[in-house]
Amino acid sequence: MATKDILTDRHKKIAKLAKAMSHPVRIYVMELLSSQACCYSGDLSDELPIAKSTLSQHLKELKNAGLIQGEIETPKVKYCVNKENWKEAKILFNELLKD
Amino acid sequence: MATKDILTDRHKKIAKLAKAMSHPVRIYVMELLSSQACCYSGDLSDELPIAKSTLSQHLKELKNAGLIQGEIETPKVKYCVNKENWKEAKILFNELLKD
DNA sequence: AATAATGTTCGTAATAATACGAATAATAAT
DNA sequence: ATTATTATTCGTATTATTACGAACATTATT
Repeated sequence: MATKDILTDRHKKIAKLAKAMSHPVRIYVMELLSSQACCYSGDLSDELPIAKSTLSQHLKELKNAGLIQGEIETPKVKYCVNKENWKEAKILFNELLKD
Repeated sequence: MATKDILTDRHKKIAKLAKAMSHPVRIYVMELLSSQACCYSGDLSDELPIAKSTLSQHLKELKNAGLIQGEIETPKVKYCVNKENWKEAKILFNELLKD
């Protein structure tokens, strides 16, 4: 057993992104938001077979991971991808998955 | 709230792969195995700051997700990437992360 | 037959993730 | 002021994850 610094911030960052994407609902959301434009929480709620409160939790996790951002358009909330971080995720995963 | 089939097997498959990669130790292992060749459990254990039993659990998870495979070379165990599934992971993530 | 080398499995504890409905907050419409 | 709309947060229960050391299994070596 060795020192802790063999696990770099980079490893941790990728793991954190992977964790944010480790649920089918969150994959669905990211796929939707990255392919198209933004969408409202309510639209997602109509489509997905989970309670609204559960959806909120999933959106919160994606927000905490920096992958999406919510904009209030009272009384709705419009969610969009965080383009900068999504781009970084691309780069990190492309490196990991290269060849 | 809608039917369940909006969440496809594809969403579930990607989520499962992401989950397998949702820990820094497992990112480290995949990075090592995908870049180079195979390696022995003991070598990883020497490098990583976790108990051997914990490492075994992580390797088991990667195995269950189909990302690696273990080959017994008594008394050691040699781990390699499962090239086919790793390739599929690449494709799925590239699609998700495209552009 | 004992001992050594290498990993996994078992038992267990602590923490995190997932899900739900009820309660709350904020604003708009009546 | 009340009611309606939309979404989040709270409280809670269930299950999963992560981690460790001890015990076990397997094969080589003495």
